[in-house]
Amino acid sequence: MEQKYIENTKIIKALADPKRLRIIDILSCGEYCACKLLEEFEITQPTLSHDMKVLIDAGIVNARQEGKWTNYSLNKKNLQIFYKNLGEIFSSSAECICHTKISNKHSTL
Amino acid sequence: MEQKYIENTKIIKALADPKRLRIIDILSCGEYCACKLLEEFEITQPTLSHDMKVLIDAGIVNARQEGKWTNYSLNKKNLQIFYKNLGEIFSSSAECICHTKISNKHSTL
DNA sequence: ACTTCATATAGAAAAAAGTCAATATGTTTT
DNA sequence: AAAACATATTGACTTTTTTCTATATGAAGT
Repeated sequence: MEQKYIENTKIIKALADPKRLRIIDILSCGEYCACKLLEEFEITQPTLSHDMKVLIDAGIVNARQEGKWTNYSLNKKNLQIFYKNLGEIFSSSAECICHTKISNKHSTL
Repeated sequence: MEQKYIENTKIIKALADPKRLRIIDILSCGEYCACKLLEEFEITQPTLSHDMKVLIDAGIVNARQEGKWTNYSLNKKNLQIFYKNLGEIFSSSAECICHTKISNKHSTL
């Protein structure tokens, strides 16, 4: 499997959860500490901490320590690259069988 | 959790697999039968069948029966709506705590 | 009608992900 | 230095996802 799909899938997996998707939506508005994010959900603190780690590991969220607080913000650069990649995957261009093979007809025809 | 996140997450989950992401990339080039798609991967036929079902259930792929063949194509309309939704989630607008709450500062300040 | 071919479904096993309670770490306040 | 606070980590449990083998369905060719 091409690296391209594996790398983008890592980000997609991080987004594949309603909580985390909403966290991204919230962070698109600015930087928030864990305590503020936690107020918005009915989950325990360790669960949020785990979710934030998933987003950070995927490279789409940054953490900034400020004393005892951790402030999270979007990694806008990586998110933008990802969004562009996804757009390219959705539109006809790169990876098409037709580019490398002769036809898209059934093998037996 | 707002419906918006749950619905988009359904599509994101469908895309959260390197195989299926590549299938979308391939289908962006046109309609292909299962047999052609299967040639591109090192998976069994039931696995592909299952993956296609996931994509169809998410509403981003259409299946068209042609005799004994099943031809798959992108549901471009739904994919486009999803892509737009994702763009809105990534950019500051709708769901921001700051819109409904007074401040984004720490609760204790 | 029987066989072949393309795809779907069922069921099982294994791997991955989500979530919590308990606890650790590190910072600030007293 | 002790207590309070914010967040991270650990370990366990549950749920979901992935992928396979075996089998079913349904169309096409002989």
